[in-house]
Amino acid sequence: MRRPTIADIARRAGVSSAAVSFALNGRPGVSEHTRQRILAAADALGWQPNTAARALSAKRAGAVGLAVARPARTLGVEPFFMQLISGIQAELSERANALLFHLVEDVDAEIGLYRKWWAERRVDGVLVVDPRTADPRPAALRALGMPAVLAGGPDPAGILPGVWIDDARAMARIVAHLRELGHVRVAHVSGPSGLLHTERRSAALHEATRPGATGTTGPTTVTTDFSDTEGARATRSLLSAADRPTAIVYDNDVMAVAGMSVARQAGLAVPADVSIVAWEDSTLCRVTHPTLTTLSRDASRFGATAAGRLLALLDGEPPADVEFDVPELIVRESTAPPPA
Amino acid sequence: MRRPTIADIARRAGVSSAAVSFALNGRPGVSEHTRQRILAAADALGWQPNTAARALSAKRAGAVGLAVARPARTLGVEPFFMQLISGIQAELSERANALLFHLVEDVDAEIGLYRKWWAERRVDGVLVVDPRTADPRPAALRALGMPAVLAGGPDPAGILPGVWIDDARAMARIVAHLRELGHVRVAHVSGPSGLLHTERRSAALHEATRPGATGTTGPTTVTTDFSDTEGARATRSLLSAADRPTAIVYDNDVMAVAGMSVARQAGLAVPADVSIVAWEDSTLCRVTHPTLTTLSRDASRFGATAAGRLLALLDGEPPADVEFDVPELIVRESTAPPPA
DNA sequence: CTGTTAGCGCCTTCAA
DNA sequence: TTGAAGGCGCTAACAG
Repeated sequence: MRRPTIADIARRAGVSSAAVSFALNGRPGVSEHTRQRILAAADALGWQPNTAARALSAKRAGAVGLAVARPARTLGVEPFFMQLISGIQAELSERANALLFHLVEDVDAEIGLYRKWWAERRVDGVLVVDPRTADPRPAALRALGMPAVLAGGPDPAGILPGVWIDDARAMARIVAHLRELGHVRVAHVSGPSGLLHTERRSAALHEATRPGATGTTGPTTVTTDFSDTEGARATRSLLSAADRPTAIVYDNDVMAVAGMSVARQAGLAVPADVSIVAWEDSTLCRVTHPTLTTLSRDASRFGATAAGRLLALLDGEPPADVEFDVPELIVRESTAPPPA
Repeated sequence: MRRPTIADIARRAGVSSAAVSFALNGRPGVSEHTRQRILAAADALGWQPNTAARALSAKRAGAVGLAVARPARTLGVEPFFMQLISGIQAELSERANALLFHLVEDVDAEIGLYRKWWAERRVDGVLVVDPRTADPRPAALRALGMPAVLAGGPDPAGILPGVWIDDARAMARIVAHLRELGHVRVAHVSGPSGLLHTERRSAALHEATRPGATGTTGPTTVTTDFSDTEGARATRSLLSAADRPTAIVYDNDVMAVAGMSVARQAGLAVPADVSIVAWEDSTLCRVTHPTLTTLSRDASRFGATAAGRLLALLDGEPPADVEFDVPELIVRESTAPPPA
């Protein structure tokens, strides 16, 4: 049997197809009585809208895109993205929108994909993640006229509306915890220097620990590519310095674990000799010994909010930024007072 | 400026829109000369097909779906899925297809989503992962008449075509390695009993190590939910038994890491007292001490093949199963001869 | 308040 | 080989 169409419903209910369309979309133009009759007919036939037809007519794909330019390896090892996606989907599903997800090589490929998606009208807009310094994406999206929301920070270019977590205050919270314990020399093993959130964290650490002001010495930031290998290398160089830090803050969990191994190999105990903090709570942080003190963000809610902002934008609402509360610091076993 | 349409190209090239359609789709009906002229015009205008219009007309969405019923937490911690997706996308992109990705609560929700996707004609078919015992999905998909490929095993119901890796022979390979080292008592910390690939592994281990036949004693399999917590619990119970195993095979990396911690806490050295093998190579397996001996699969190629089979199915090719080669065993530091 | 009508952009018959 | 015409299923203008 053929899939029922609006024309079928119209025939069954004895009205025009336009009336059916109105009734189905809950808009004025039909009396309550006929609306009920139409809905009953649609229900009896098991009608479902054909997205292609709706998209063609309404000039709206009913889908949004998410392209991610990170190596699959890095992505898979972090729970952040999956939870982000989970949150995005919860929000999208509620409004009958689908998510097109795509892994890309780099930002250029990402822009190329946006161009393609937009030209084909595959999506109505996109969620942009991992904002960078000198990020070409906002300008490219504006040039395309493609609706977008930046998830992960305010747009420095002021083009795209953003949704973000306050990294600066999160870092301040970590520093406060370490200072309470008595730490003076705090180091930071960060992600690539091109990523905005990483830059913000470094800047915040430098601000919070500037010499004199707070009783801590100026910190050292070592940048990495987020991998365990570079996390280990960075830790090795930090710990072998003359004035080695008594606490190290890592920009993700994998590097924190790798760093902890390096410390142990170097004959240092965690947290007795060196304290460790990971930025991102995950299973990984709880299976290690000692368990890791981490910063915990609600990635799911973050994703839902970003998706919600994008849908609002598509509905014609004015662009607006949303800043989240400062994430929680989960204190576990990897932080303790520094050695005397 | 308006997005160019076929009518625009036709006007520019001075031909009919039908001629343009023929030229663009590389089918007979236009002379080579006009075809070139048309292609040049399309190029000059930067024309791209509108997917909604094409989908409506061709009755084909140009998209396939992937719904995953695993907790986000479990997903995110394993690199397998991201690489799988990466492979799927590479194959789909090549043929101008998009991927709709969706996380669902359970198999029932998954079937509900298939029903919805199919009713809306959102996708042309789906990739089904994590086949289970008494899996309701193949029958549900057949009832819907929805094209699908099962990624992760042959369909026991014989309904869906499948793409899979030979778990039985992979397990045999692990057992061979352990036997060479001299292990006699091998235990298995598996995933949930409902998952087919987990069942296959357990069965293979039991087969390979049945008493007498191979010089090993009958193995013990403990099922878990894949989490680190249950992996730890299972390890604790295995190691505290009177006849404790000298080697343990884990169904993923997280549990192997958790198990290693438990062994250490129990005063056992890895691999001196107990050897450990993880099923899945990931960063996690290389940052631990000792590094983990793992089974390595090519998830990306696996995904690409599955996607390729689905597209072939959509093109009307007959369903066909594809079995992969046995995955490689990467021997690292966590396996050694058992204690004397 | 209702129903008719004409597209949305593409593909594909049919005649010419 | 080409052009005209119609339909895919839905929505949004119109008139009635």
